[in-house]
Amino acid sequence: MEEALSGQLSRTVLVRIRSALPSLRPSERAIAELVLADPSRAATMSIGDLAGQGGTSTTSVVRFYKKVGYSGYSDLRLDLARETARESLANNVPAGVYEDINTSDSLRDIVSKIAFNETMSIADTAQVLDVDKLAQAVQAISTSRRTDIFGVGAGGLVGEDLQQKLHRIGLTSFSWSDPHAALASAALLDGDGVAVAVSHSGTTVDTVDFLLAAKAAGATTIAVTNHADSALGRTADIVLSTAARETTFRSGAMGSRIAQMMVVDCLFVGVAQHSHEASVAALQKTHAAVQGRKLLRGNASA
Amino acid sequence: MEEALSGQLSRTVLVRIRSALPSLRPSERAIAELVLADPSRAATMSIGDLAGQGGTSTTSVVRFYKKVGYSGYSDLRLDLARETARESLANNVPAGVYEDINTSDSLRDIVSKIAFNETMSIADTAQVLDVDKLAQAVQAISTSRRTDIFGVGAGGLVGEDLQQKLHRIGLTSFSWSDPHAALASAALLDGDGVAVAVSHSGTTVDTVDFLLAAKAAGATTIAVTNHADSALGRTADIVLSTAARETTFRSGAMGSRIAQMMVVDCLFVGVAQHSHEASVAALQKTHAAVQGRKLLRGNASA
DNA sequence: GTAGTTGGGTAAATTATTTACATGGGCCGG
DNA sequence: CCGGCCCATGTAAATAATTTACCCAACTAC
Repeated sequence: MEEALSGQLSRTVLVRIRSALPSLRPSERAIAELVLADPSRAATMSIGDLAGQGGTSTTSVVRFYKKVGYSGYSDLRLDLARETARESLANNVPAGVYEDINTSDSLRDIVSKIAFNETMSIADTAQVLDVDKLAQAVQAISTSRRTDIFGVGAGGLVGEDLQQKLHRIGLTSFSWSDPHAALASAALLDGDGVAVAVSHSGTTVDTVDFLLAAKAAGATTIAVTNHADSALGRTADIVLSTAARETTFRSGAMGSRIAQMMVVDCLFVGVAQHSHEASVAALQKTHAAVQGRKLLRGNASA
Repeated sequence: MEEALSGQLSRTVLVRIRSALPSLRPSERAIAELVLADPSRAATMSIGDLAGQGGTSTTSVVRFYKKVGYSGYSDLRLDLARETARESLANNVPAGVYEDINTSDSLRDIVSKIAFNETMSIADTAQVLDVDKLAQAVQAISTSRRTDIFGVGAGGLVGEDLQQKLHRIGLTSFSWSDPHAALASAALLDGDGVAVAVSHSGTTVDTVDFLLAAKAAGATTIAVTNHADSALGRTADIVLSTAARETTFRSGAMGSRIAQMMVVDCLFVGVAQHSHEASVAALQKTHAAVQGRKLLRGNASA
């Protein structure tokens, strides 16, 4: 009978009604049974409708929901809607979304499976992603003078995406798709440079060579891969792990691409935030630096 | 826009609101944003409350929900309750994931928010994606002689991804990033050609021009956009709608890119399956054709 | 039989919703 | 630069929903 029941903590509307049943008057009970019989329909009816269907009056409906513990009809109604929504979701997981896509699937099945697969790839990656490593990567990129990015195939697109993003916030970066150009550029990096390699398997020779060259040149190396213990993962200073559920259908590489993209997004937002803080900090420093001189002048130029 | 939307098919309230956003008047949009900011709270408020909070009038609230496609306020309210119940169940969401990313977020917060945002963008898009339209698009691309793809910025990468994929299953396609080259190529399409444009807003002039040129040349035109009622959407023969949750942080355009990619993946798998079926059918035909001769031999080579 | 109690309803008061209409500001043709 | 027109928005009236106040009938206990 407490107050707290309305709103979020209310998963028990139906339970409450059921347990209140014995203490209800006949006409109130008629309403209760109507509600229990089809809660989702009840949620859409007005007090008047409900009274009509139950062969009773609006007053009895009011008495009913007060006894069940609600202070207003819309509270009951909303909880009813919420509860039924939950239930319909529970047994709504489309069958077979775990399976790989096969030729007998309808387009609807395909959409479900892809959505499920990609969703899970993101969720799993969020889980697996090491925040400390991410922080190191953010730090490295934020403070680097230049960032070289390399990936082949799908990884190349992800790399390009990162490059576009970094460029937009004023950081110097290059995305290479040609192995030779990438190698050449990596070799020219120095201690202030960063190299990022994107590869699902972590076994592509070109990608590993790229990181090795960057490392030899003294740069900080970052790998985005599903397999931290691959050649690529072992080479990199910082490994950002994805956790893609790879479907094999026509090697669409969908899960891995989505997961890589998600990691890149995190990296980008981290860097954007970091450099934002850095510039604020820099501003404060310069501000402090001129502060001592201000007393003498009317206005100091920054 | 009629009846069908209330009740069970209604998990898309927020999606509907989001996609209606551009076509809403300022005061209606204020309401929409209020609702999007905290849907579960909105569900508990009356029209008057909502109007007050949004600094506008009840009339505007009414106009808002009518435009979003509801015939009555309580319909909207119930759907809102249902949808938020569904989401809070789906992945017992950490507090505040609905908010945009801000400078005080830790890296862990950032990862959570991005994961949530992208996950929801995919789920919403899966919901909103019209399977019939998708089927038409699959059919068009599968049977076309050539597919031209165009997008700017993030959309360009998505286009390239589609191109890579189609290429891998042996279909002729081009992904353009230069508007002039795209236009020129589009103008050379004919009735057997398909043009695909990828644009979140659907308002980029170059993108619309590209589709118009393709259409004028007689090709089938497909748009992948968040806003079906945009210039781009109205131009295209087939519109594939995304339903991205756009965060504004540094205009990362993360949600939209992920959603577009998911649509492209569906398109690709559909096409792959379609042509696979076609080849299976062809195999069966040839198989049947030689069947008559088999009786005479011990082993027929296919 | 009468007073008290209980279940239930009618109708009035309140509050929420929808609709009809008015206003005011910006823009276009002259 | 003026008048008219249209769009966006609001005010207020009409309608519909809700909640409350009050009443009646039936049953119970003396």
